[in-house]
Amino acid sequence: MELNELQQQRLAKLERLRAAGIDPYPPRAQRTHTIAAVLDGFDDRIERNECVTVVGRIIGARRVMGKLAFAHVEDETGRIQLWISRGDIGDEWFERFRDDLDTFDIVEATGTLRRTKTGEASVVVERLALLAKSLNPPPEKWHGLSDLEERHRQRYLDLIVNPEVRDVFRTRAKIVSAMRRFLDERGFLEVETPTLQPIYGGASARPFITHHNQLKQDLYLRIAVELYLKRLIVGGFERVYEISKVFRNEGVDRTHNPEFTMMECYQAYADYNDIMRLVEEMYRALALAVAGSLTIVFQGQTIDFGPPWRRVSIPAAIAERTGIDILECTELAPLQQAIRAAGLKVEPKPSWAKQVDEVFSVYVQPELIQPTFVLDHPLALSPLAKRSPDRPLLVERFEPVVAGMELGNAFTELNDPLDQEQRFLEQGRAYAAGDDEAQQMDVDYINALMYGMPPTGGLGIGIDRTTMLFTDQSTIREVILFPHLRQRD
RNA sequence: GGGCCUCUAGCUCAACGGUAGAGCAGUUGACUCUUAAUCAAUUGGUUCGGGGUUCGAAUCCCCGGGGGCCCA
Repeated sequence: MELNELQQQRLAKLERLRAAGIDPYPPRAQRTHTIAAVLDGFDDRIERNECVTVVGRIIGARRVMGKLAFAHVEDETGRIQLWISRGDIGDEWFERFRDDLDTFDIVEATGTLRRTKTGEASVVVERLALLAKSLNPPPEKWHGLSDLEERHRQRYLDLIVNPEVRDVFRTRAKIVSAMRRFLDERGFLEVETPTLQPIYGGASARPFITHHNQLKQDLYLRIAVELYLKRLIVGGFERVYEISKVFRNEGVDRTHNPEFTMMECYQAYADYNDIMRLVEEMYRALALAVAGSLTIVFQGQTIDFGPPWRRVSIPAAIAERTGIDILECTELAPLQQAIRAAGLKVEPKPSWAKQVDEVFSVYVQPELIQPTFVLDHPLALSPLAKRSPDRPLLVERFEPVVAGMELGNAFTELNDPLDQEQRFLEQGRAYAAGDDEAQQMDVDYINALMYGMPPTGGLGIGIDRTTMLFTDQSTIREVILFPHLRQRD
């Protein structure tokens, strides 16, 4: 590996320490207190003349004078100042600190406590030890590391220097654990289903393909877990959920990453109306757990998660916004004619259903800021959802939308095996006609339905987008620790 | 997939056809209450890669790569 000048200087320091008999990477630390623990009741600890050993990374500039030096160390719980005086620590270690330790080195410091004349809590260091030498220099003191690409390529450095980034991922963990708690409390069983699937299904997306060498068989990385969870409903589990990575072979943008995390849950003897209430209650619980309030601010807009959420029917909303009644133009050609007549700026799509989706996405969805259930999707876009009893072109489906963003997808599950077979066959025709996101025939899934699946409501929720909302981040990259980036030569 | 913007020292940025610079960090020295420490001195470059135009290219043009934004 080629080292730059700054790295070489640090390496020379490491060699000097080693020559002095100091292991720059010792195997163990001897922490007695986290930094937060030391700061808690700090003045009482001074009174009691307590001696503590703290560990952490040297952050920020070291300020070394002739016989006195200051530095800050940070562990995960907080930051505290080290007061290092030549008199207390001795010449050898004072000079070692001055000459051979650097910002970003990880150290262990033992001493009593004191406040400086400005009142800052400090450890009066009597013994200093190196726990890990840092060979890379820190970014600039004030502007820090701000280049987006560099932040994501070196997320470890981003996390070191940008504390608010750590907070985003703490919040993400809170969201996941609050969601688990919510589902567990309602009797949902957490399960795990295959990531490697011989047939991909449960969503409209292109898969990643991989290969099993021994079996000489291509496999797909899951694009959803839906069909496996519903097999479990057939099997007699009445409430199941899974939180897992799914993989979709599609582009990367503000709201898409090729691998992302989804929570899917299924509830027997429930329909999509029950699931709407479940979603309302779940986001209520998340908001309270994460924000401590039912309202949050996302990108300058106040979002109120208080139930009930608004219900917006796709046909009604399109009619209201554009004047087009899609249930009057139920073929592609008349619909596109109506679009032209209305002067809408939308991309032409190959089917009536996809054209409806396009008009909705462009003209209605962006305006849905407050939590909203978008209802009544076209049947052809929903091959796993049960047909609306009174409107044969539509299904019992909804998407929760907040701040114009689809957070998930839910429906009354199609449990008629014969209808399901016809839907898969229709998907097969769409695939043959060039729709590379169409779903695959899954004979085993139909076989499962043939044993009888109770009426069931199902839901998928995007964890990443939900995290964006609660952390006020405008891109999915900021809520994924290691977002996808192209390789750099 | 298309359009626009962007890539310069470890980091944050200047220089926009005429000697590649600053701040921070680093290095050397001074300094026992600093905290953007201060003071003095100082090192550091394949200007994303390749090609072209030009007396001369970080700068203009072409091709390629990374990243961002917008559109589809």
